[in-house]
Parts: sequence; structure tokens; C-alpha cells
Amino acid sequence: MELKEAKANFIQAWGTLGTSWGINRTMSQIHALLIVTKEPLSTEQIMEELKISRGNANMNIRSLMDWGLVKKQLIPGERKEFFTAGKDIAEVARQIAKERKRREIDPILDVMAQVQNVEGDDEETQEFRKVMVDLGDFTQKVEGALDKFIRSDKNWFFKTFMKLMS
Amino acid sequence: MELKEAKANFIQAWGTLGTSWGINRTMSQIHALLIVTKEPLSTEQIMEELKISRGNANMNIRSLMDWGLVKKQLIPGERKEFFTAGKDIAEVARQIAKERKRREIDPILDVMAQVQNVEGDDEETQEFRKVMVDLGDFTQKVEGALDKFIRSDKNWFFKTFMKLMS
DNA sequence: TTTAATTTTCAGAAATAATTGAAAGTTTAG
DNA sequence: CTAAACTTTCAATTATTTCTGAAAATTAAA
Repeated sequence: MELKEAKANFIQAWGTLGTSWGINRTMSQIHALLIVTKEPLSTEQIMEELKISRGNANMNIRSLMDWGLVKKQLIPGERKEFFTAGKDIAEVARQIAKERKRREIDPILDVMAQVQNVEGDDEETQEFRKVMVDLGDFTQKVEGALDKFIRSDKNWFFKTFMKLMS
Repeated sequence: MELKEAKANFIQAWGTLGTSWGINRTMSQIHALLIVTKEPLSTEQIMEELKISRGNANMNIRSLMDWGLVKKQLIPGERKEFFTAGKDIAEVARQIAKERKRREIDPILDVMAQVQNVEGDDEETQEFRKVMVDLGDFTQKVEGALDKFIRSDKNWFFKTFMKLMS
């Protein structure tokens, strides 16, 4: 396989994966493109490479920066902004975990806590409360693990799996 | 908070969470409804409760059964089909992990493997290959952990986090 | 059988999400 | 300053996904 073809395949696959996890396809693709490109790219280069409009490129680059996945990199003598993505995959995973936790797990925990305060003592309410408590406990456990993962150093992940696999 | 209100809040929140993880809102909501309802529900009851059409209800109930999250339950003397969802949250999580792995992780691992066979020895190709190998390794580690989680008994999850937290 | 109850399918409609492109805004070189 | 280079915004368009409702298919009671 040619390098160019391989990169295109990867970008395509990454975009599709993103989509099925609720992430905008273009955003995933830009991220993938920057991961497989050593030098920083300008908005124009990204537009060119992925055949997308300026507005679309700009908006998704900003999103990627909000997610902490892409950094602006100024090149001496250049007026334009250039962008790069971290190539350390464990680090990328940590960053994504961090953001998704903040954006999605935390809000659901709030709802869970709220909903456990349902009034009443009849059997149906008891049942409901039980399921909600279980779900809350489980979610908190997940959150705890996620926190650990997020705060961990680069090698934690591999060390942990060593432990888990034993 | 009233039981009815609490249930509605939960169903709503669960639907939203599903959406941001790439799962159809109605599917998540039906699942939530069945989780908080002890007795099995018929398609009609689900339609009524969530104010959705027959086609929509049917299609999403089938999806939930494909995911192994909802079971058909025949009630003696009743012509209609009734449905229930498992209330054991750890079990639900395992089932979701299993399906997502099969549907999304496995395909990406295939692409990853393919793409590592890129031809060439120049620096750019080397770089690319390195990132792809890293990503492949990482994904395989995740997959391994997922497999362990999926195959585990009910208590594994909690035991494991005990270990991780120590 | 026949028929009524129930489930499934699917083309079109509606809703939602993503994208474009051009105008407005901002920055910096001269 | 002024103007060119560059970035951001956003209303309108396009694409994608979801949902509806009615017809077709299936099932089982009579």
C-alpha cells in the first residue's frame, strides 16, 4: 500500500469511528490528518486535503482545540496559524476521556442524584429507587476509574493492564 | 419529586446521553423506560408512554433485542408480545461493551492492521508506521481489557476497581 | 379454512446535524 | 493610520438520520 493511500484509509476509518461514537465526522478526520502529518498544517492545507470549506475547517479546528486535542503552532515568519495534534496515543485517549467525562458523565450523575430523592414508599417507588441507586453507584465507580486514568502518567495505562491481565 | 416525574426525568436524561454517544434517542428512551418498569410492556404501552409511532417503537425494540438489552416475554393468555429489560446495571454495561466492541473496535483493528503494511522506508513512512503501530497496540490493549470485562462474572467489575483504587 | 389480531416493512415526511460561502471582524505589516 | 492577510461568524443550503403511518405480511383463534 502507498503511504498516501494508507493515510487516506486511516483518515476515512477514523472519521467513521468518530461518527458512530457521536463525534462529527469532519472533526475526527481533521484530527486523524494532523496525527499522521508530522509538520503543522494551516487551515488552507486542511481544507485542501479534506476538500472542505473554510467555515467547516475553522469550526472543527476550534472544537479540536477546545477538546485539547490540537494545538496552535506559530511558525516564525508566517502570518497564518498552523496546527498539530499530539501523537502519543495514550495521551490522546486520556484527553478524550477527560472531556467526555466532564461533558457527559458529570451531567448524568447530577440527574441520577436528583432522581434518587423521589418521594414515596410503595413497592414501585422502592424498586425505582433501588435501580437508580445501583446505576448511580455504578456510574460513580466508572467515574472514579476514569479519574484515575485521566490523572495517571503515561505508563499507568500499560501498568494497569498488566495488573488486570494477571 | 413524584415517581412519575422522576421516571420521566430519567428517561429524558438517558435519551440525551445515548444521543451524544451515537445511539438513537428513542432506542435509549425505550431502554430506560423498560429499566424503570417492573412489569413487561407491550409495543402499544411503549408507544403510548413515549408518544411514538408503531413503526418507530417496533424498529427500536428490535434493535434493543439485537443488542441483547431487551428480551421478549410472553404472557399466558395474551396474544401480544411483551418486553422487559435487565435491571442489573453491571450486566447491561457488559452487554453494551460486548456489542460496541464487536461493531466498532474490531473493524478499526482491521484497518489498523492493513494500514501498517504500508510500503516504503523514507522518514515520513517510518513516522506513519510508528503511529499506526502505537495505535494498534493501544487498541489491542483496550480490546483485551474489554474482553476480560465482558467475560467476567457479575462481581468482577467491583473487585477490579477495588484493585485499581488501592 | 377464514378472519381478526398483531407485527413488520418501507416510502415519504419531518427533524436534526453538518456544511458552505460570503460578509463581518480582527490582526499586523508597512 | 490604511490596507492586505487572515480568522470568525452565521444565515441559508445540503446531507443525514429518524419517524410516521399505512399497507403488507404473519400468526393464531374460531
